[in-house]
Amino acid sequence: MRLGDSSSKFAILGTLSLHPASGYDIKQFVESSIGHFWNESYGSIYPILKKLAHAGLIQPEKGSRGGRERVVYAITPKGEKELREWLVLPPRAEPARSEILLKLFFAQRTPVSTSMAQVQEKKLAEERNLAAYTRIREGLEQEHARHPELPYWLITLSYGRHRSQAIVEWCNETLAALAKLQKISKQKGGPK
Amino acid sequence: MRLGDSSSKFAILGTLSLHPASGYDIKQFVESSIGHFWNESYGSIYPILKKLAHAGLIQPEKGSRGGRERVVYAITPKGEKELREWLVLPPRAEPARSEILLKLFFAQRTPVSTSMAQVQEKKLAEERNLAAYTRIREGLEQEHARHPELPYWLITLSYGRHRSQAIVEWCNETLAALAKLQKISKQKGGPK
DNA sequence: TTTGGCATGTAATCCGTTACATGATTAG
DNA sequence: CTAATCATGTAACGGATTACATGCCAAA
Repeated sequence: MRLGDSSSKFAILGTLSLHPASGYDIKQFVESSIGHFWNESYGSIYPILKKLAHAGLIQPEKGSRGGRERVVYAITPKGEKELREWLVLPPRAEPARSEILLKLFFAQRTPVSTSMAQVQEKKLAEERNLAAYTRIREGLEQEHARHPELPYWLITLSYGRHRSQAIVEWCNETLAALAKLQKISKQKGGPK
Repeated sequence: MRLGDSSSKFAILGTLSLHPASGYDIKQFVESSIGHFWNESYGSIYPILKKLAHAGLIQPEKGSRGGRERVVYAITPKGEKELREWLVLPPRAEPARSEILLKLFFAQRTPVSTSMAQVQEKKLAEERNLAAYTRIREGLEQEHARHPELPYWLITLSYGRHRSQAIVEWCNETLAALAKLQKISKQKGGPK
């Protein structure tokens, strides 16, 4: 049973470093707190939990809530150590793969209106993100005002805000550019 | 020999829709033109080329340049059709996975200076990107001033510019926030 | 009683990178 | 001569998603 250095492992370890949790809890937590820059599926969580326990980095707790099947894990000192060692390593850059940009790059062979629809959809998605970030930030600042980790949480949120804001601006610029293209192609192909 | 709907397939098909090319050429092209938002390795390119040829979406050409081993592929009408069909489909959002944000989120258990170094490195990387985008844009506008695809190329470049610019700003903001944290922790833990 | 959320897990599969293997050609 | 670049390909491996399978409990 090998366990590599995948960052999934550390996302799970990091979550358990905040509070003991079951696989299900971890999934919930990831979605609600770091969901805008990270994701985990049950398909990785449960196998990794087993391996982490096997390696002594986490430990299953006894307290079974209610009688419902439920395994809660807590991080061990050894796990904390490995987590800290990983945290200080230089982060690897994520490989860039943007499907919308790939499509736009080759979009000259498709109707301009299709590209505009794609960009418009992207814009809406990013605006939804922006609204969510604002809500989350307000919630955090009220409920965890003095929490020692708050500054770090706000930092990752702010990343999302900057990024989404920039993409919305790009969408607007791009929609204008595409509209221009559309006008030109209509002049040529349209009614004489 | 199955061939799924992975976007790699269409990145390759798209490249061949611009001009016939060998696997080696494709790799070069991807790096130099869409490298800031896409990447392909030889390990996928060559097997996919075989499968695309097998499916009749591309065709190997005869002209062997120089005598050096070299297989140049050209897209077929059938390939063009499949490409166009894919281009107009709604692009899927890329799953978010940012290792640097993951590390920052849990960074409270590490020295502030480490986080600052990580953010500083990120800032430099994005500034290098910005410089590259400017160079590429100037090159494109000079050498391909009237090329019909130019507007689309500029659109993808502009995305990179907006995004990198926003991240640099976030880096500055974050470095300031971290410096503040550092001052506070020094007051508490430092010399009385 | 039935729906939805809680809860865990496995198997199939896909997709892609890395490392390896090989060799020709060309520029210095 | 020799280093770099051109050029193609495979095998091993790893990492992650998806779909599937299962079943309890609480609330409507």
